[in-house]
Amino acid sequence: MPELPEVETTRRGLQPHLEQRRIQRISIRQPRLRWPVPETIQDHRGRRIERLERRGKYLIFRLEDEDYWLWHLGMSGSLRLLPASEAAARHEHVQIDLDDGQSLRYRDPRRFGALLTGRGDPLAHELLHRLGPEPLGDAFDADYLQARCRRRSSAIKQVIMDSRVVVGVGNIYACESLFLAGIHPGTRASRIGRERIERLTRAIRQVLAEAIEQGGTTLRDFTRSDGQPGYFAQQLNVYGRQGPCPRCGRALRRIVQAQRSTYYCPGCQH
DNA sequence: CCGGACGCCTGTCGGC
DNA sequence: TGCCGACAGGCGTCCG
Repeated sequence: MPELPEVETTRRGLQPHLEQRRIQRISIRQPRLRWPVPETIQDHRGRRIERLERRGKYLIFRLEDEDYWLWHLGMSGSLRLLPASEAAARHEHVQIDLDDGQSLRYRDPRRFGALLTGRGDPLAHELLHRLGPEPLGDAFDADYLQARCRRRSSAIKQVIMDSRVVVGVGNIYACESLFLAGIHPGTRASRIGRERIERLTRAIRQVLAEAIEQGGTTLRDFTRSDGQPGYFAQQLNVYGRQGPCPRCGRALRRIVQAQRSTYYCPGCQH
């Protein structure tokens, strides 16, 4: 489900409700997520949540006293705030009760998500330390992307979805960015010239920024932390669509790349 | 190093 | 109605 805009939307929704709250109770109903939830997470009962941050698609909970949590939503995960007294819904694997009567609920039908603990610098965690730059940060520009594309023979779509190159671009936003940039998703990365790389860099930033403004994309069950859907789905040009291209009217196409669906317009993307 | 395939899970949908 | 395959917003791991 969640790509960078959905994770950032979640972070922004939760932040004012979580920061400075104290963890009163940690209930792990299903510890078997992508990796088992560490049992030692119970040691964090009573601790204060100091900061809620994001790196790529990971949420970072910085706790009082140098411990942290990494929370990844996988394909179908979502985090919501509900009164602690409310009964757990189906697939609600984790519940964190706070000191104000509210509780954080993690629901994840497919269980591809993860909740991990660590101590010290979260950016040094093995899952984070090789990640590429944030697409909305200064380090992600045309010079950088061009350098990373130079020796890559694979399709440009795979390259922009590679978290070592740039974080947060999943299947939806890769398709949408390539449409905006007018680049065919199967183009070998090394064969894309400077001007097109510049267009692609701008397109990725634009698509992600607009999606965040719209509260992310809700296709099926993604909800923001307050239960509302995200509205970017209305602005998708190609992802999940069939029929005429909204720009040129030619029939949109669906192909498979790396076992994932790719949507594009054969008229607008070369 | 790169690239591609696999598997982890559950739910939904379309076709027969 | 039931069954079966395809597909779904991710990504670490394995193998060549």
